[in-house]
Amino acid sequence: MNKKSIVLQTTLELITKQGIRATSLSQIIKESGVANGTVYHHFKNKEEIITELYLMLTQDFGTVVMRNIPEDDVKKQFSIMWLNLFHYFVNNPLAFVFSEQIARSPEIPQSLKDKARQYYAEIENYFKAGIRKKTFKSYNSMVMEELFFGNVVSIVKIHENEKVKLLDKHINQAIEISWKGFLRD
Amino acid sequence: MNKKSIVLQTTLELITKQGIRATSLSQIIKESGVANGTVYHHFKNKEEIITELYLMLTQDFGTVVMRNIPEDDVKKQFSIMWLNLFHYFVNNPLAFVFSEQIARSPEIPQSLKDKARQYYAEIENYFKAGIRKKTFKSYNSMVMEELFFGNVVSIVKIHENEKVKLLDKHINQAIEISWKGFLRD
Amino acid sequence: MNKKSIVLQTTLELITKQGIRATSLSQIIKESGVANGTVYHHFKNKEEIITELYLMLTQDFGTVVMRNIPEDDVKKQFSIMWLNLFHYFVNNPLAFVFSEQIARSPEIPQSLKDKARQYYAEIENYFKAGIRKKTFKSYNSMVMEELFFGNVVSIVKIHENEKVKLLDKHINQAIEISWKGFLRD
Amino acid sequence: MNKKSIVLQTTLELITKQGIRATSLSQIIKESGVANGTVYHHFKNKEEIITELYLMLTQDFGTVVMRNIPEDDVKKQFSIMWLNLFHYFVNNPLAFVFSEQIARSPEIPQSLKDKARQYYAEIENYFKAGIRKKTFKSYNSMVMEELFFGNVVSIVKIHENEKVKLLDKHINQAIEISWKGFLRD
DNA sequence: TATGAATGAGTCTTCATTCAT
DNA sequence: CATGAATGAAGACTCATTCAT
Repeated sequence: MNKKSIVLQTTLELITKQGIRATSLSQIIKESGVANGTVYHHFKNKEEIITELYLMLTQDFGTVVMRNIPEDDVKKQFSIMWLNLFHYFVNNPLAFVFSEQIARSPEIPQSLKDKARQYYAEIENYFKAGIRKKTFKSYNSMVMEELFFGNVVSIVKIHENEKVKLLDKHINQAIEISWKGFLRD
Repeated sequence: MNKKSIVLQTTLELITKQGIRATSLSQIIKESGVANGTVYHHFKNKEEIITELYLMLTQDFGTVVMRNIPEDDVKKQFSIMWLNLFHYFVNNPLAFVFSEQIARSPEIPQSLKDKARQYYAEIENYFKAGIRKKTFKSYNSMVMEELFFGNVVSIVKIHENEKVKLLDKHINQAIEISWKGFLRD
Repeated sequence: MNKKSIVLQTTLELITKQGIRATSLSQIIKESGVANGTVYHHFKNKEEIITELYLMLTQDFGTVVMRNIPEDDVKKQFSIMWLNLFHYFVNNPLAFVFSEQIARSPEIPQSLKDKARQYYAEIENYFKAGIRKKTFKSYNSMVMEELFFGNVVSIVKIHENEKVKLLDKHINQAIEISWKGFLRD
Repeated sequence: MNKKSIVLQTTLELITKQGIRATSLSQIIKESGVANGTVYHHFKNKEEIITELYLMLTQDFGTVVMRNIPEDDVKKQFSIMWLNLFHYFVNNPLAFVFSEQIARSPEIPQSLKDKARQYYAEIENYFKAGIRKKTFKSYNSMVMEELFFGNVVSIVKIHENEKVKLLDKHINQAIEISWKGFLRD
């Protein structure tokens, strides 16, 4: 593993633990065992480390969410999408932190935010198709998308809270609640 | 308005704009036009400013969410709670920022977080009562609460996004989706 | 003497010895025995230290050069102006360094350069009057001014060169050469 | 053009624009498109680049100033020397910058400065001969030399000042002033 | 109650240079 | 000849905090 990867990996871990702003370069340097100048040899900026990390993480995002979606069954599709997203966030805490901070943090340039946004397109298509098939009531698709997304996020937050033990049945309840909200009747 | 209030107000605005970590004391001092030492005369340290601010905001929280809740009609209660929370966040962006950042920020001591948590108690009671009345299916109350809360947050985020125009009909759709998810059948 | 003055004085000495770019803030801090933050309490910038210093020095400039100029005798006026400028530079090495570096260095903002330029106005007036009185040949006044100035600078440079002993007779020769160049015949 | 020449040329341009101290190796590397290590392959260190550059430039100096000097006419010799020097500086801004910065820059080792100094020998000889021929008054030759040099420099500075349009007649006036100063009567 | 001078640890970044390939 | 990874000291500047007035 080359120094650049080490820096990225270390930064990933630190940000996951502490958030973006709380993670200083000196910390990254100390933790990664890499020299000061080496970091700047590979990255123009502190921002560039984060940007690169962000790109690495969001690259997966698009494919991961739509993985293993079955052909016809809208309900099954829903469950799997939901769980894909849930597991993605659970396994990629930084991606989760990022996705939570995106809206507000000026650290992430707008261009990147827009790029992330495009991954939602497939989720949007799913809901539009569901409306056409009369499975879902014809709600505004942005609202549906955002609520779907928010539901997953809510449960991930419970999962993250160390004091609470999130069980599979809770997850299934959440999926059920989420699903019922969108239905036609 | 005395100096202390000026400092609090300025901090409120800065944090709303930039987040907690991005807001430095020097910025607060510069922006508020108050002297260096004056801030430390009124507050022990930076954390105390934030803590005090947080207490001010969460104090409202409890009462605001349960304001104007009608007696019997569970559905009407739901709508009003939902809108109370929505408007509270829209009108108190800092409260919103806080509630979003609370989970992760080490800046907010756990004791305070717990205190905020207790305001949820009434929401929890509402859901438990709904289950008893057989209006809601008997889901885990923490899950219900968190999803309810998350739904409001999702819509506030849309509202905050400058590029999107959130209409009343969108809000009503969101409430409907939110409500349907919890129902018994 | 307060810390601010100490910083200014120290910077003055260091720049005189080493030039602007060679003088680092850490050096100023070390040499002046003042804390890092203290410098930044009094000055916004490294640049601001230099600017302030520059203003202090050039303030004298205007009055010094025209000091003790006798009424009518154009030749005597010339000698005294010449010597005033010479001694000013010899006694204010930083002013000399500055006046030499002004033309090129981007460290000095244009606004300051312009301000310094206005002090030349009196020298310009002197030459114009000399032309009117038919003492001087009617050369372009900017050329006269610049050559006059340059002559003084040349001799100051000899004076500064540690290996050479500049005698009064050399100075007088220089004044004579300088004077003769401008004469009518 | 080989890499070494590219580095020298780039450095030349950067120093001309910004001065010696303001020009960093990283800038040279970035600007010249040459690799980090390549620079150190050709030069021992940063100082060596500057030294080599300096030698290239001053090599010309000696021959250029004395080019096309006619045999007997002392006045014509003066004009041509003056203009040779003027045009040399105008066409070699770096040589000009160097000659201005030499006195103070610790970047240029004394040995080199001395070497440059020897080119002045011919100018010195010219003035000494002029004194012997009773054309010039018997001033100290170092003073004469320095004033002659300084006069050219003053006019080059006017020429460099973007805000002023230097005309041929100004140059001729300057030569005349310069010449008259040294004359016997 | 209010001020602002003073502090020094810590921030990000640039620098000239070395070394293995 | 040429490359670029790696280094750590040094650069300017920001930060939260203390203290005397």
